[in-house]
Amino acid sequence: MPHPLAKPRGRPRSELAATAVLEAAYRLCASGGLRGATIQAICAESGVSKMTIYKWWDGRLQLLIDAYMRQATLLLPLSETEPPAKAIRAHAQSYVTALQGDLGRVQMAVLAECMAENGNSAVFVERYLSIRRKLGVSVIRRGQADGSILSPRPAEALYDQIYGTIWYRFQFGLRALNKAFVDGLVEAVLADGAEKKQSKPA
Amino acid sequence: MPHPLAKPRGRPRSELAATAVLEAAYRLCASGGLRGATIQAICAESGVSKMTIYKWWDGRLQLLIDAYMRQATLLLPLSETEPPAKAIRAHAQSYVTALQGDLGRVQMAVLAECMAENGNSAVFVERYLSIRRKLGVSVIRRGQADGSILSPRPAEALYDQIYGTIWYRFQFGLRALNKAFVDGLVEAVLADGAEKKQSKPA
Amino acid sequence: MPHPLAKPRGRPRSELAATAVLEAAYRLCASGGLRGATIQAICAESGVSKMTIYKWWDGRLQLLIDAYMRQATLLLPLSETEPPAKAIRAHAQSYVTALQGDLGRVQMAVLAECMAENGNSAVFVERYLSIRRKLGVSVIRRGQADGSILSPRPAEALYDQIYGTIWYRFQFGLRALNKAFVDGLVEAVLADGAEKKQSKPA
Amino acid sequence: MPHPLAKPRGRPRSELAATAVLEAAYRLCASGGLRGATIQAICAESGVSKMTIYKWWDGRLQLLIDAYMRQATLLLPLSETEPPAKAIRAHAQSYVTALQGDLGRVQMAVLAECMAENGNSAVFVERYLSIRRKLGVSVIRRGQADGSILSPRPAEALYDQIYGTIWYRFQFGLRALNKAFVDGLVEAVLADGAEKKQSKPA
DNA sequence: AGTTAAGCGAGACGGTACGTCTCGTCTTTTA
DNA sequence: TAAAAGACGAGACGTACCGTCTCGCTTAACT
Repeated sequence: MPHPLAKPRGRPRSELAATAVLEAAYRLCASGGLRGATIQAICAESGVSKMTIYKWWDGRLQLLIDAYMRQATLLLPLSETEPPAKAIRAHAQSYVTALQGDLGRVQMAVLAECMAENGNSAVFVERYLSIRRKLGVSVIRRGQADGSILSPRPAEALYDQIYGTIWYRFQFGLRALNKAFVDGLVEAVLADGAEKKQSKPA
Repeated sequence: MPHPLAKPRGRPRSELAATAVLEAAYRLCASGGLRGATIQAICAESGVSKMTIYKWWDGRLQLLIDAYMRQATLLLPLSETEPPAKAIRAHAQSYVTALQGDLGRVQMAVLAECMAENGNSAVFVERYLSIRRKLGVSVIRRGQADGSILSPRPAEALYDQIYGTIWYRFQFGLRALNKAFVDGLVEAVLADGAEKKQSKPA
Repeated sequence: MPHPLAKPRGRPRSELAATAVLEAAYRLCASGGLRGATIQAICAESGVSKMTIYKWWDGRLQLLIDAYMRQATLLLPLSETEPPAKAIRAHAQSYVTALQGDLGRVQMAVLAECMAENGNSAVFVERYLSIRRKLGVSVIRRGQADGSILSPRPAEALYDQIYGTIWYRFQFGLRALNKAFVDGLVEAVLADGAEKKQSKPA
Repeated sequence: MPHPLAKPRGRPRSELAATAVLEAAYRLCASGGLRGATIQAICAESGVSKMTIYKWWDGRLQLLIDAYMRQATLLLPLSETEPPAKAIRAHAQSYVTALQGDLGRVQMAVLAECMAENGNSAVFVERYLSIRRKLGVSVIRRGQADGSILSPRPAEALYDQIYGTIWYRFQFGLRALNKAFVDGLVEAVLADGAEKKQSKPA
């Protein structure tokens, strides 16, 4: 066994190849959905061989999650300096906008693969969603602390209520997923129970 | 085109076979997920030939949706006589309970197939969800009319907020999907925006 | 059991159907070869149902043989009154002519099915060829008796030598299967071993 | 297009697999006839996957022809050094012997498939028979040149008369296909017209 | 500078499921 | 009561993708 800090022998891995694969995977998911993003199509599109892909990733699922993450973190920043409620609203709006485009098709493909493979989307949560959710929840909690978010319910519940509803409408293709709906949703959820000022300390 | 009421010629279709197929599909989804519910496995399990399956259903997706529907409508009645808020709460609770069991695994498989095949779950909505949602929405609307549901927001939004949140937690395997959470969720959503003067003790 | 002479009850069997089936089978073999002459294609072409076909014939092979016989006996009479050598020559010529057309394609299909099914063409021999061969052999034998056929070899051998060679050239698509070749073949075979002192003028 | 002499890239083809397939096909034809030699049975028998078979051969027909050739060239050498008439006689005898065994069953299957697929046996001729026939014809021609074969008829006609007759008797299961018949046949055909020394210049 | 170990492309391979096809049987209604 | 209509179980077809496995070439770090 080589020393963990020792420089690896032999030819180093090609970051170029990895990037090409992720981009190819994203592109194919966006255009042809999960059915178009077969491993061999990704090989052809990226010019990277199957062996190389299987050396870097366990399987298609892991690869697709990485391909999704690469874009999502870039496209959907969640401000930690803005006023909490405003930050959440802005993020929810830009998430919805992104869902209507490539990102939506890719996320659909990623989750489909995940559910097909594992029976749930836990792996996606582990590698991506939990991080984003923790961030969102902390923003909400900060809003509750400074009084700008009135709902006394657990921050996780509020987060899930906003993003769960959005995802539900997107996944099931329910038409009315527009700016107005998102604004109303965020306001209603964050302000919910506002008038019950003195009740429920938990 | 034959007269719609004319008796069809030839040997009639075997309802027995159809039932066997749907049951086998449901069983296989429940035990092995989507990966286990291949057409050939369903053939073997049901004793029905592939040709027969392809004559009755367009493909695996349609078959799985039917298999899911057959159980869901049976297991999850939505009362139209009870007080609206109570009916919704009871239904949400029994839906969550069912999700923890076979029905959850099957729904996951069905939706995964749907998303993989079509890029969204629209077909599932068409053949199943829209009917259930319409029912739920009408119950909520009735509650708003008789004053037992205080939130003034559109009934569709409230419905999606409840079932979207539940599905979100289930799909992503977020642990806290229990009776208390569901009760809190339903209460918060249906009462949201209300003055709630006398503060419910539950 | 009904009395054998009693008028049969119910709908009588349709000889028309049988004829339609045989003609359809022949036509399909002639145009699409064995691959085109599936049982269901014959049903569609003839307007007769599958059950009826299976009631009259054991399987596709028997049906095809009958379809072939129906035409062959009609098209290829072997004269028993003409001088033997001349009759054989005429028959061989018209056989070769027929082979170039539909009859050839049908015979090819029939024999292919026979060989595929049974590992040899024995059934075809039983139901058709043996009768024709017996006839041809008797004509040759008559020629040997009256001195017009000079070869002293067994008549069966001579028959097989003529028709075997023709069939061989046809089956294997060897080009030179023309009138001159057939004449030369018949003459050579029938006269073989003879002293042929005065050299035939024909 | 790669340079014809360039070393092929990637994993080289497994000759072992090809051999296993050909042997399995031959074995299955010999034991179960054409009906037993399905592609899937050959896969199972040889341990080679279907995809591999379809990469090497266009279809069952090509595969069966190759399987036949592999044995036939091995089992049935045609001497080019022996006296021509003797070589032909010996070859015809060993061909007949082989026909009674596995080779006969395999050839029947091969030709059945060929006739069923193409409407004639031309492909078999192209890939196998033409080579053998050319060889045989040249031997006969050599015999005519050195005077040991007396018949003045075209060598092709003589070849077809011998092998056509043999094949005819075999294909149609005519019993008397024995050593004596073959000897008589070869002698009669090769010597035919011998006494007509000065006649027929063509 | 030469050796050596890993990365990498190409592509063959066994396996599994797909969706289609035909066969021969079975079960109805129609004539 | 025979025939038509057509559903059905069985099983082969040829295709597609998966994940593994050679190959031979390339690339850099280590002698």
